[in-house]
Amino acid sequence: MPYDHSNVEGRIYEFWEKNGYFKPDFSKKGKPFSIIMPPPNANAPLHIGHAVFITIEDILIRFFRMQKRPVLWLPGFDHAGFETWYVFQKKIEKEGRDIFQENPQKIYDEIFKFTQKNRDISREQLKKVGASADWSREKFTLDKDIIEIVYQTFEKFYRDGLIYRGKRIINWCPYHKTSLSDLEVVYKEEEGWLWYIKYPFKQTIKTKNGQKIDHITVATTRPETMLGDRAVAVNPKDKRYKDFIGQKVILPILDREIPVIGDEAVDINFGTGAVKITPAHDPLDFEIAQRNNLGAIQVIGFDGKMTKEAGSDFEGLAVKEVRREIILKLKQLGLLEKKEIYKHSIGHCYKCNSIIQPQLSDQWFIKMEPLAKKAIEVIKKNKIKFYPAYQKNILLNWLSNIKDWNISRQIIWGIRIPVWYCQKQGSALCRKKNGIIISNKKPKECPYCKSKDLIAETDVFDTWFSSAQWPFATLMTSSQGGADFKKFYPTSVMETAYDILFFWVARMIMVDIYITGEIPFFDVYLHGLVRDKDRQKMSKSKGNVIDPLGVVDQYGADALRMALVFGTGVGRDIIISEEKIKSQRNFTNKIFNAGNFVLMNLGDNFDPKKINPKLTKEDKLILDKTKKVKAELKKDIKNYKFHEAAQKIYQFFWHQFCDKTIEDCKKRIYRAQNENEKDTPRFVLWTVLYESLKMLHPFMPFITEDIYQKLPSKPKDALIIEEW
RNA sequence: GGGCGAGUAGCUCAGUGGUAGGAGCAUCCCGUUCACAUCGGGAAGGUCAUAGGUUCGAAUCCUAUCUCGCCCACCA
Repeated sequence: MPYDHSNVEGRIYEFWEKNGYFKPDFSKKGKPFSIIMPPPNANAPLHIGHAVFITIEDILIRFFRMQKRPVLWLPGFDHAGFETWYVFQKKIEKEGRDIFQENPQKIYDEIFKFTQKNRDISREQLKKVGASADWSREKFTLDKDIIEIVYQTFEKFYRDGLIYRGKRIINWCPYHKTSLSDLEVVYKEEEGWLWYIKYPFKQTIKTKNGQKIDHITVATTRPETMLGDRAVAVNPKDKRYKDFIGQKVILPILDREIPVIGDEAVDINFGTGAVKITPAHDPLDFEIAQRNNLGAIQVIGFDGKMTKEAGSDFEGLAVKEVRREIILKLKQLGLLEKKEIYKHSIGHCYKCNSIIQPQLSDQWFIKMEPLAKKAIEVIKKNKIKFYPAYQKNILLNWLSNIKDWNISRQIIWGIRIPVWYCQKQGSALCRKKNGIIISNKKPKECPYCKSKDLIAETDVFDTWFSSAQWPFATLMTSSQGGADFKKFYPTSVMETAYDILFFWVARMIMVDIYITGEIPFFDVYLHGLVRDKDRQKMSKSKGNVIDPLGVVDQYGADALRMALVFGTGVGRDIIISEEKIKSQRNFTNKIFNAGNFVLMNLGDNFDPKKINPKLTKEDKLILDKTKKVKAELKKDIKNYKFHEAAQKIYQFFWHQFCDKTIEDCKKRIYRAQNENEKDTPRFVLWTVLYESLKMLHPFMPFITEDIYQKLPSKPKDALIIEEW
């Protein structure tokens, strides 16, 4: 009879949960083992990637639970700021509504409900995969106590001078109307034009060797930004332009007088070696402008259209149109020298693919360098270990070139930045503080100048700012309060996908060290992305998505889990296919049948302790092999070599125990002349099955527990709390 | 421009100094009263990308090259 997981998995999960086996046992004396679950985004059902982390983390959790250590796996869900905003905006658009026209509070409430619904669905899905997490400690990133911690962190950073508000060039998505962090911009190589534009000198210049020069040529890919030009810059070392520095040119079309300046940042070899400076719409230009006190003119608005500053001819036009117009005018004026085909990379919003507009904007930033410095230190000292090890260098490299992090977002969904602005700024102190008051609730009056004219900051935090605090925030606020933090922080391992190494892992290390004074975790295990058998990323549009819940329904969670770790090296991408899942489903069937057969031959009252076995050479061999495999598995799991462990136990159980030992014992039992002769083979079967169930349990928890429950003389109430 | 990873059986991948290189799937042959056909027994299949080098010994270490994939970067 084939194994039917649908009769087993739900029932077994309920049994575990009902008996409180997922809760950490504080009375255990071993070294605490803890994992903070990477909180799934509460904006969609689970995908196969979630099944991966559940499987890996659950293997660790179940293994260490059996190692007699107090174990905590703390689950949670993420409000996932911008990600959820994106999902919800699309949902609303389908309903024919415009998210920017709706009442903000109403939208917030709607999204909140939406996430809570998704959270409930996702939780049930995680359980279906077998996650033995302590749901009584579940947290949400918008829980009041979590928000309170995020506020405190913000305030501490601000007080310590690590958070500042300032006008900087940020990545602006004109579709979402918000800034994005550097990590949220995807650069794509595109072919465009490099335009060479002549900027006439105010007065013709005579060089030392008597040449008369009436213009300087600049090269640009974005001619429309010339409307916001404040200067033309050349490298002071560039001999060609030596005499031009300090001269004035007339900006074509607008006929504005702008200077030629010298700045070392200009690349002599690019284009003509002379660059137009548009401080409001280019990061490098902004830097140069700051060094040279040039000021900035915003000519492209936050809606992607030209502003009033661009002049009446262009105001209100979209960027593309203006470009055309500008080129046309320059041609008419005879100031377009030439154009060249040019390949360069252009930033796009990682969600909606809109071209990112560099914009000068007032935003909140964190100074990253001091934080990165400490992180680099602990990583270099191997206080945090990485699996696979090469991720360490990737992270160190990123940390040592870090830039300040823009943590404010102009969306409604998220944790509001707890700031009020005094409009009056009626005292020297208030002006010194820029009228910034850190407070969650609206203060009665300005603490600096007693003005009552206060307005609220409407920006919310980048979701990763709160996620960065997740390890200590959850432990400090879980249902056990500070006890969990004391017992389980730093956590044992942070297990997540490698594509959020910078987004999340790096920031946790930096922020958590600063706030708690300790590293947030000892190990970082980064798993790969799930791909189909042609190595393609899974996506809905490609139609190659494997729905983990569908797989669980069809083949069982045990088969899915085993298929995800089988043959997947540490940190490598995970290739999954129906055939692979099927082969593991066959393995569950094998386990089921072997288990049944052994149980049948043992009888209900068999007790290995009452047997005095007369072991044959083969018996000794298999018992010895069992011990050996067990020791190897232990080592493999501790080293995160799940694929090795999975393959070993698969080989051992199927091709040693089933193919050899069971066959051997079967003959001995069937041929036995009396009951006593059955004792030794029964003893061997009982022992190897019992040990195998333990070894298999972290990988395939349901079927192993089900068999264990039927095992005569089982030492414990449940396999999940067995001792390895 | 900088960096990382990979190239091993038809396919997907383990193995990363030591007998004669493994697994799963697929293939071929044989086998169903006797736990399991979601099975059992057996077979076939590899110059370990290429070229040099280190070594008593290299798939494994070093150097170079090629091919694929990925990440980072302010090329105006």
